[in-house]
Amino acid sequence: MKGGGRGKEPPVAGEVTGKRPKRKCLQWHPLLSKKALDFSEEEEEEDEEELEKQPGLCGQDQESQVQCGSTTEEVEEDSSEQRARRPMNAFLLFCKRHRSLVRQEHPRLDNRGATKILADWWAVLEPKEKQKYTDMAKEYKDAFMKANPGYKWCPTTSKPVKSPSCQPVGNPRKKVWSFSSNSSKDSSTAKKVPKTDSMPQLNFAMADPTKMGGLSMLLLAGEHALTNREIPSSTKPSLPDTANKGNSCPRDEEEMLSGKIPNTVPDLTESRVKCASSPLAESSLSAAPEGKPCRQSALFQLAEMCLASEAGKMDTTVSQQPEDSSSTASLQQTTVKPEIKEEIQDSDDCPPASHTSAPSPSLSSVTSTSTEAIPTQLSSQNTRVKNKSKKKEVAKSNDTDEIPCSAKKILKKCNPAESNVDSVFSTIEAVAKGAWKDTEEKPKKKIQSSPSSGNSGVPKKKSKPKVKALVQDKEEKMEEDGGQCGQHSASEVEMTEEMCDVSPKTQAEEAGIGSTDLQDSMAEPHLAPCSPSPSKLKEDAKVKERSSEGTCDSNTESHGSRKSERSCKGALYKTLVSEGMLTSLRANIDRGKRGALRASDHDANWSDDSWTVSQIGPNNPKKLKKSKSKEECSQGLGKLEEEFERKFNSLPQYSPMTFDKKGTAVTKKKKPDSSIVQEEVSKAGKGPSPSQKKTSFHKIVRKHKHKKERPGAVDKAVVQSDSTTLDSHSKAKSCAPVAIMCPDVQGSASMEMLVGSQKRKARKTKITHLVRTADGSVSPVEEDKTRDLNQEEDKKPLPQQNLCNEKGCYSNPRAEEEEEEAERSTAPQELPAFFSLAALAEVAAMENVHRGQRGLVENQKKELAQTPVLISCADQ
DNA sequence: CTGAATGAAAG
DNA sequence: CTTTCATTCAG
Repeated sequence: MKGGGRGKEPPVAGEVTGKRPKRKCLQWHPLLSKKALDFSEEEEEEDEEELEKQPGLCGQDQESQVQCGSTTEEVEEDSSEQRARRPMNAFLLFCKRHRSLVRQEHPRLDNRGATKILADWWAVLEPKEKQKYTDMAKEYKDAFMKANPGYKWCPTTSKPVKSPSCQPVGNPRKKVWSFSSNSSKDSSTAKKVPKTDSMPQLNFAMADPTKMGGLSMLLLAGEHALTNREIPSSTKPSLPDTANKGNSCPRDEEEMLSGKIPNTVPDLTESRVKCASSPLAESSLSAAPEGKPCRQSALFQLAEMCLASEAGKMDTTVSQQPEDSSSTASLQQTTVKPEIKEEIQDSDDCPPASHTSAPSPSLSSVTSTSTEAIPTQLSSQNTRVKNKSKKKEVAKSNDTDEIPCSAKKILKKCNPAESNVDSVFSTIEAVAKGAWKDTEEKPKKKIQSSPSSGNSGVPKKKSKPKVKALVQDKEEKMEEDGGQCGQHSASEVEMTEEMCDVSPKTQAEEAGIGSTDLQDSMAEPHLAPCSPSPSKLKEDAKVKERSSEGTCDSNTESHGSRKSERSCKGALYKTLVSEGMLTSLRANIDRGKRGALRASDHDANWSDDSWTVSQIGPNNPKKLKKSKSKEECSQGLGKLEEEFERKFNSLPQYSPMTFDKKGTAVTKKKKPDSSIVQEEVSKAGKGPSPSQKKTSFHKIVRKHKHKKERPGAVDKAVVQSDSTTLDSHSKAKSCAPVAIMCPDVQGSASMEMLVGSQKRKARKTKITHLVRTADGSVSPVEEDKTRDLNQEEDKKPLPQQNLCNEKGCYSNPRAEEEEEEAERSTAPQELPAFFSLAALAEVAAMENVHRGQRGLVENQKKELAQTPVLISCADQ
């Protein structure tokens, strides 16, 4: 609940849009910050809008749901411009990616402080590393611009214009990243256009891959899926209708228009049936001729395979979820969402890719399932049944999309689910061999196993968000289903897992009891292509029990070869993860929470993560909350977030250590003059060994004090402290301050930071104020501010240094040195406080210097420095 | 709603 | 040049 505190509120309030007058667009941010739960529905709607943006078709859905129908297109485009948030620049991306780390290190630090640190890091960051972020920012921006052709960063003051008509729609627009404009279109079109003919569009999406690397293609597919995913939830109602008809396409539109909810009940059953068949069916479909047309490239095939495997995975996951959910409902939920979304998206994607109109319906079905899933958590029995339904729905969605989208779906699925590196490798090998088909099934198993421990969470998420809106419907549906499927539901409870996961046929046969009419027909065909279906069910069940660690072992009766397929999937998955998928996981880990489960996965990619996780653990409860929110967000946000995350994740995340090192190095380079100290500092900072650090610390501290570089250093130092210092101290680390203190060591890095920050600060307001005060006489206000800042972050000192260096004023340092000695004698820990004061003084001095008043500044600094000392003593 | 950072864009 | 806004979220 709390997770998203602020985020939720706005949306929850009722009218999401209404709440946020400011930004209509933001989907991403809000979602992340907020919890998806409440938003889920809204978000979904938004997504739809976004998706729709290009094609006018979707308007229907929107209209039905939202009111704005007519404007949809316009709104989207126009709104997109206005509403769409401007793409993040490289620095923001960096901040987003590393802020969690900073926060972990400095729980107390508020965002501003964290931002400062991040700025320091950014400054220190090597150009080459920065380049990655800049490139991504550029890419993101390009994609964004494509999506929103006349987007203007600054609305000129006029501000928002459009979105008024449809608040919800406008706001929701996530834009997500729309990494590839095409993809966004496709998804939107798919949603919008139930028509079967959308094929060409699908091709577009595929085409984009050229831009992106092979992996990128996969990512794109996943993105599409994600984007689509949200839509489904909104369209849920539509699905049922389509299911009845058998052909989703034509009906979908009608359904969409007519009403989502009303038909839900019947739909559910159908969806279930479909779901049962879906996993296999998808795979089969993908393999089938239909899927091929779109994708020609080998990558594509891989992606398809992955999707297929994922589909299986998904099912299994779902089945597992219920069980897991009982134990760890919260976590699982979060995790679940992503998967579900993915599924949905997949369905959406399909249409575009292959021209299936069904996607939207499938999505709706998925949504319903998710809803059901939620209840499951409540009661184990119910949960199972629900899960089953979910699976079915999912499958169904897949079925509908089946051929066209299978690949995409798989990709997405893989991303979230995949956690097993091993499986990935195996998959890769299998792929190389050409056995991927068989592998598909296995991968699923693997996935399941992994999910159970770590991934399981994903499914839940979905359920939550959807649940909100859907729950009611769901209940209704459930009842109805009971009528039709009730029989099998009971049996299914046990079977569910197997059914869903496995093959459509099995599901149809067993589960189908009640409602398989159309579905059966659908499922069977699918199954046929996929030999494994029945066996899969069993395998899945086994897998679950076994768990899995691994590699799926053989599971099973059925088939070694299958494993290979799955492994293939895994490989794709892995690649995806490596690029961006990990991000979500990584983010979670960063946040701290569950890292343990997923850590394994991450570890593979991110060796550094380990430290992060460890840190997280120690961190305060806040971490948990954050992590939760993030998880939810990531999962809940779904499309946009996931896509973004993927890309975002692909960006390298640097451990604090790295920055420290860099910072030291940089400082050295930059500040040859003051150099000596810096050198020492650098040593200390870099110094891997804790003991060295301590010693270095003292030295550094002194130096820093003198120079007042501290602020920048602090950040870095903090990081180091976490990694290294913490080791020795951490246990005892009764005082957070210690960590803070440590950072001082690396003050050198601060130089850059200072420079950048200084400029801005000066310009804006603070500096000005400070200057004034300093000039005339120390103005209390300034001092206070500076103090606070320093205490928190200790950054300001750095700027001073810079100035000093540049200007060549060492006078300050001297005074500081004296003070330092005194402090040193007292205790190293005290330093932080001291620094802060010193920093303040320095800052003031800097400003003064700027203005040309040194003498006064020095005096002030001295005074300030003294004060800090006192403080430090008091602390001790 | 503000702010702390950086950067892109627009005035 | 300056202002706006993107992310994040405590205050």
